[in-house]
Amino acid sequence: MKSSKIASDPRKREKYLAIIDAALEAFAEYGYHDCQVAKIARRAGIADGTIYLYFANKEDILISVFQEKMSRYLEEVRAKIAGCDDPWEQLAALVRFHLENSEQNPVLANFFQIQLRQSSPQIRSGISGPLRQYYRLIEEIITAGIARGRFDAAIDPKIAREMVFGSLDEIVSCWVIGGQKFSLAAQVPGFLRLLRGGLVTG
Amino acid sequence: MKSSKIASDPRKREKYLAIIDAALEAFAEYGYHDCQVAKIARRAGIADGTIYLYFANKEDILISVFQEKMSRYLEEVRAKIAGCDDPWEQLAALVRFHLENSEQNPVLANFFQIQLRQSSPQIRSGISGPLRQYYRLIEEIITAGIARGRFDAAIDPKIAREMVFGSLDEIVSCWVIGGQKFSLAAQVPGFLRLLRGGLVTG
Amino acid sequence: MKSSKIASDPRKREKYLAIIDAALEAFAEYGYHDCQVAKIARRAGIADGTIYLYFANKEDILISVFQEKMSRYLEEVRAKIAGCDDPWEQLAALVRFHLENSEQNPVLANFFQIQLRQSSPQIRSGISGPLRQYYRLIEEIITAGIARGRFDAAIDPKIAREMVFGSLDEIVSCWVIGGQKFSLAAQVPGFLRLLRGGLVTG
Amino acid sequence: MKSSKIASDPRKREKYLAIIDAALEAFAEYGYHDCQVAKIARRAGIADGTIYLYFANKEDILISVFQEKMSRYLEEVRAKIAGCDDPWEQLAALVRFHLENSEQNPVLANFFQIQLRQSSPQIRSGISGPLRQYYRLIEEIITAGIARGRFDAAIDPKIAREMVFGSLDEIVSCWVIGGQKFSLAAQVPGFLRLLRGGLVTG
DNA sequence: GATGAATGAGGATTCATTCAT
DNA sequence: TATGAATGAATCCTCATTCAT
Repeated sequence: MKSSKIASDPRKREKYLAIIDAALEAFAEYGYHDCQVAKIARRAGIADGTIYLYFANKEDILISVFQEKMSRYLEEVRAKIAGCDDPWEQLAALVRFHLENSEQNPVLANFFQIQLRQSSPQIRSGISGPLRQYYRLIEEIITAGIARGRFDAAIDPKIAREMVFGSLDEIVSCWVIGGQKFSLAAQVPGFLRLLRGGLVTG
Repeated sequence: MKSSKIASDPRKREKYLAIIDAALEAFAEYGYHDCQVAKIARRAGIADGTIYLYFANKEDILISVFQEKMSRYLEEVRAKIAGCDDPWEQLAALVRFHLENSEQNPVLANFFQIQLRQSSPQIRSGISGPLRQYYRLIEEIITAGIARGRFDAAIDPKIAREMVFGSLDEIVSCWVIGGQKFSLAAQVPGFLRLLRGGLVTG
Repeated sequence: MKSSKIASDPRKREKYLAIIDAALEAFAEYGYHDCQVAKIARRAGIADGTIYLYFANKEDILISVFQEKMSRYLEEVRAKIAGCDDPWEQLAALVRFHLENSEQNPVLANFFQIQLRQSSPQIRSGISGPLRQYYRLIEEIITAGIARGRFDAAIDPKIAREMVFGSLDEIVSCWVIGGQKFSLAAQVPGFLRLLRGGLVTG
Repeated sequence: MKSSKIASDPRKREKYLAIIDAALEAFAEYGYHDCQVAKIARRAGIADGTIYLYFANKEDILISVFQEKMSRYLEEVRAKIAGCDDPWEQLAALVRFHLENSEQNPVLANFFQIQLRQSSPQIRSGISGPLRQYYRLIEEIITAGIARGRFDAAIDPKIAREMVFGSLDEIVSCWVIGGQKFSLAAQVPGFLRLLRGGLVTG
């Protein structure tokens, strides 16, 4: 892996991250397929060829942006969760952070919701790793909640995770595609209530 | 709109649908960006140029496949729902049909989950119409449920719809990406239970 | 083989040959590596992309030029040889034709002597077939000459062929590289004398 | 000429030669056009940029390898020839050395036969000098042979030289391209016999 | 002198789309 | 209507070369 080697070299790390950030913005602005490598280079203030000292190819840039941002995101979510002991509180913190973070980083949200879904087999496999960690984190909270009797024992943790993540993803997607016209953070209580108690009365 | 005109001309309708079906399969097999128009033409048994008598361009094919399949899907969902009176039963029928239909049409599911998300602004706007109808259908059921006192009055119908659709979408996505290794229909009871009663005990 | 299929289709044959001839001239003028495919297309009066309806890639053009010209050349040599019965006369006819033909087609000679030697494994293997036929033709004449007692029985036909071909090749090379400043045809008697009787007196 | 200056500076000579040898091997292994300057540098154990302290550009490396190896080769041939007085013996010694040397240095033979023929006008003119010395040496032997009455007075020395060199070149080429599957030295007697007495009996 | 990170010009190839037949 | 040969714009990536350190 070219990028991972470079990512860990402290001297190159800075320029590597500059390219990552330039790419994030450029992908968000033009869309992956309409974003030439030259545009990323210009935005990063470097020559086209320099990109290829840090990334194997254009796909590698996309994947690296995701991995870099996702791993940072995972760290932050874990930090948020560490503050609570109760599984429900943890899940609520995760939901809150997911939506608030998207709202505060619309470019990143656009990237996650839109640009990333340019499924080529390569891209999908590069994405699956870090994403699975997020999946696992959610499932662990749910499993712990069941074990502690906080969550319904009849729940299938995988389906519950799909519901949590899928709902958050859809909420953010609608917000991004719709032009970010409402507050994401304001959706938190409504969604948590649904998640907690379900649809049906009584 | 070239395609809509043709779509309604009964004489051309047949070849139009043949291209739609060929495109659906070809997109599912190769992915939108790796599927040349020539491949669709070959699969439909016509010449490359003929495609352009029925569609404005490649994007128009993608959008038309979606619109065609989605409108048929909407008809079928509405028929399923019409059989029930109770909002919850209607929602359950919708969920059941969503997952069963995906399982029985993996090619279509692949198309909806993967190929469709090749977001260009054009594509997204072409998709939004029919998708919004599905959204509205779900929201109407929820609103009716609240009105009839079956669903919690404090629920925001839009968030609830995002949860329903987002969860279904994620469940199918995981199934498609994971290689369709488990039964989608079998997820129905687990998901309905969560939807109905929420996560938290008591 | 894309090119061979096209080469045998009578309708496409004409344009195929037009590209071959344009490429021959363009390679001779600029050299293989400094001759962009666009230059060949312009010289052939067609669009760049059209080239790729007739040839798999740039190398395929080079190889096809060689095969096309070499097979025509072989036909002509064989016709010349067919006029003589005596092996020595046949060899003399071959030598004469080799040099006269080069002199009358300097562009082709340049191609054979210079451009063709851009050895990549692909190119060399594409060349080896037709060239071997020429080799074989020369060896057959020599073998026949030995059998008929016209040539020294102690001669190794392969070495003799290498001498005949190598000498001709070198003579033409010097003529091409030196700027075609003398008459190739005029070299025929001198070379034939050497070939016939060797260097040493008595 | 940067390289010639350096080549004569005794302090730099060592690294200069190291690059020459690295380049010879690298060209032989990958071919001129598929051999990046970086590969030569790595093989020589130096940085890419250092190459350009010793050579003007990539072509200059190729030409310098040729000049360096050819001048050494010429010295050795001259030494071999110096041992004989008779022109025919001298020619025989030259032939023997040409083939034996190629056999013992297959990498060098590959370079001479294959890589060197990447004709750009620059390269060809850089090659012509040392090669002409070899040509002249052969022609001098032939002229001397004629003067002494050992060779046929009717012989054109230039054509004879072309025959000698062209034949040797072709023999080595076939050996290199064919995978060096037979002994080059074993070809010496057969070739000398042909050179001496010609093809035709009586 | 030596380094090697950075440069950026250069080009083969693809493929959506057109249009003469 | 249908064809499919022809088009040519568009772009990722390589790699010889430079130059600040």
